[in-house]
Amino acid sequence: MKRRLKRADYQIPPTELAVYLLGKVFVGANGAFGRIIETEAYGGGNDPASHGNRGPTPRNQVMFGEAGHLYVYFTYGMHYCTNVVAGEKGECAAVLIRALEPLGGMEKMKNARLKTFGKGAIKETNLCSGPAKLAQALGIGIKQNGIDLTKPTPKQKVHIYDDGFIPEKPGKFYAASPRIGISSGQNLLWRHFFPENPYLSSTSS
DNA sequence: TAAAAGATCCCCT
DNA sequence: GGGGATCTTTTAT
Repeated sequence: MKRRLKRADYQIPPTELAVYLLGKVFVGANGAFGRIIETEAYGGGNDPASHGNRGPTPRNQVMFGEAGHLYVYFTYGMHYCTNVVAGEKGECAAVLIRALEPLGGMEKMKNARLKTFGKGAIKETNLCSGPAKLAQALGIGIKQNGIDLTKPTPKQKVHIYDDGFIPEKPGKFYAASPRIGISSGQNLLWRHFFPENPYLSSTSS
């Protein structure tokens, strides 16, 4: 059974949404999809590492909007990162999708990755094992910034659904750690992931 | 107007 | 383990 996540599912604090999204299935703009195995929470209060920490700007305005929308930003001159807006309207909160376990559309993922990088980029464990990798593999770019995940259409396929996946160890099925790649807020254990999963982002341990 | 940093990735040693 | 690629956004002058 498949259930597409609805608005209310997203209207919770980012730290809760980061855990809730683990195990759910993320469908990309090109139809490829994978299971969410690694997330990070941002904002939702005083978070020095959040893009919205110093108030709204043209880039981060989506983070202040309605939950259930996609926040995509460009970074390091060549990469996109994919976030899901959380919390209440007016609040700045989002969850970064850091890694997926590929489930379908593997050929599409490989083709997308092959375009800009070499052969080494299309190993199955290299397809979605990082925020910029999965964005590229699933066709997520700046055009997807601000789209509504609760209302996919034939043109906008991006959404998240629950396929009834049950973690192996209910109650203690995920681990928490400091977030990766940030220069402040390292004290917060806001990264959540399935431990010992071979598809985790490579910068994780 | 300028400068710095960046929620990253890949390849080489 | 280390450095280069590459360029937008933000903040400071």
